[in-house]
Amino acid sequence: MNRCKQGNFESFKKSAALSMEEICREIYQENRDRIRIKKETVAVKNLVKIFNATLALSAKKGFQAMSLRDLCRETGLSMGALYAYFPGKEMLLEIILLQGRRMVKKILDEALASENTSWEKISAAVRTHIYVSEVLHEWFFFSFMEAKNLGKEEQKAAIASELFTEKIFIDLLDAGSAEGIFKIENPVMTASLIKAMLQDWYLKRWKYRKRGISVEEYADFVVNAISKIIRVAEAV
Amino acid sequence: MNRCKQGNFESFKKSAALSMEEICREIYQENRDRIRIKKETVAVKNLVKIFNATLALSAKKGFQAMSLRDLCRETGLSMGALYAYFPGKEMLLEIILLQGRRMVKKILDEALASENTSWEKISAAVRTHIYVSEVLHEWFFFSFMEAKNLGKEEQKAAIASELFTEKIFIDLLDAGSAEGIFKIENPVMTASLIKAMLQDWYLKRWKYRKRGISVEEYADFVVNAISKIIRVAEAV
DNA sequence: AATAATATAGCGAGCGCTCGTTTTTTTATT
DNA sequence: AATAAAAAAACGAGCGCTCGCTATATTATT
Repeated sequence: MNRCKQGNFESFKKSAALSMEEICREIYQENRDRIRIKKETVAVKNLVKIFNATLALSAKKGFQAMSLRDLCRETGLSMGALYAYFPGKEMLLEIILLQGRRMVKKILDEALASENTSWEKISAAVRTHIYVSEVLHEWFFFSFMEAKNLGKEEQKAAIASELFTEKIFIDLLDAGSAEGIFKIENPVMTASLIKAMLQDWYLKRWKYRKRGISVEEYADFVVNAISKIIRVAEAV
Repeated sequence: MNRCKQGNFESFKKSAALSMEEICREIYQENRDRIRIKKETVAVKNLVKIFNATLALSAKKGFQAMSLRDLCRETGLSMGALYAYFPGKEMLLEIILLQGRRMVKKILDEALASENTSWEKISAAVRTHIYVSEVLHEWFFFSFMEAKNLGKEEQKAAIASELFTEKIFIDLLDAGSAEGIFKIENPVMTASLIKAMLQDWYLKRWKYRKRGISVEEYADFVVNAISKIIRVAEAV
């Protein structure tokens, strides 16, 4: 196991550019025409408030059940002010989902690029996915729960995103299998199983929290379980 | 693997008393004082309609977003008629969740009672859970998705139910470990992992459907994966 | 057997309220 | 004074829910 090389959670958190402010600045610059606020400092400050409040409220009661008046209360902004930042409730949802998907994809791609063997890549992908879902746990939970309430196009994008991540694992399992490093009966099913384990970390967060299991312990356990299932011949 | 002994999906479906009518009759008899319909045949017939429609509509848009007018349209009943069967939207939710939890518990208990060794019991619990979640997939999906929107008491009941199922696996893993049949590092984490795999069947149903994976194939795969993780010494 | 009387089930307009959204007015900044 | 930003007020639609009423089925009376 090359745990040290791939880094722990703390070093991951610092290296990944995941601050809400940076994300919001990006969103603001891409939607300057639509957003009615001219000054970037003001706009970004309030966008951060809006997105954080949306994620927090949605985690409690769901996006649909969250009213824009709830959002006013939580952000300290008025109805009119909110509508200067986004054109409607549904669009707010879409903006949040799109931006999250982009970030996750970018981080996963980067993590894989710096690894060599198939097993190192699988291990890195698992760790990175669990770590990023820890940092952005509100978004991950939100994204999963709201998926079924989206419009047709948005739903397609969500499914594509799910399958994209899975495809990464399928390809790596196939590659390692061809190299004779793994012994796998069914790469597609194995990849599904891996995804299920990754998801449990943000779907059952309350459980792991209560038991005092850290994100690193969980990642270790999952990587170890996968190594048993695919009978990886470890070269350390 | 004792697949034959534990029976396939079809035989499970017939043996388990899972028809919506039976469930509704039970609910009716328990709530005779509250339900304003006197004749059992009429009441049960409409309760079936109401529960099926609720599960179907909730699967599409979520229980919160489902309006009682949607439910009127789907059941063919009027608003007034609906309120003769349940005292309010929230109570409808609670009745459905409670009844489902009871049924799952009963079926799991029965399935375990007829097995002997720890490994047979684990295998039976896994298969039974996957099979019952296939028959009642709408309920399982519903139950998972609505869990966070419940009142305090109902949320406690949902958590207790989740932990109850997990405890079954923890105990079986501990027992098999003590007998020297399994080699497990962490029974609690292993049980969590098993639960995650069980859940994937009803949370990602669309995926497995599209790939033509049957419920029996999935159960086989999961049982096999578990056997690898806990290094079970199979005695067949 | 026919009719009257009653019990049961179902209907749907309308209540008070909150929703997402728009328009108007006020406040802050330059 | 001019303009940007936010607050305040208002709108129509749709919500869960209630209630006066009708339609149907059952029982009692002749």
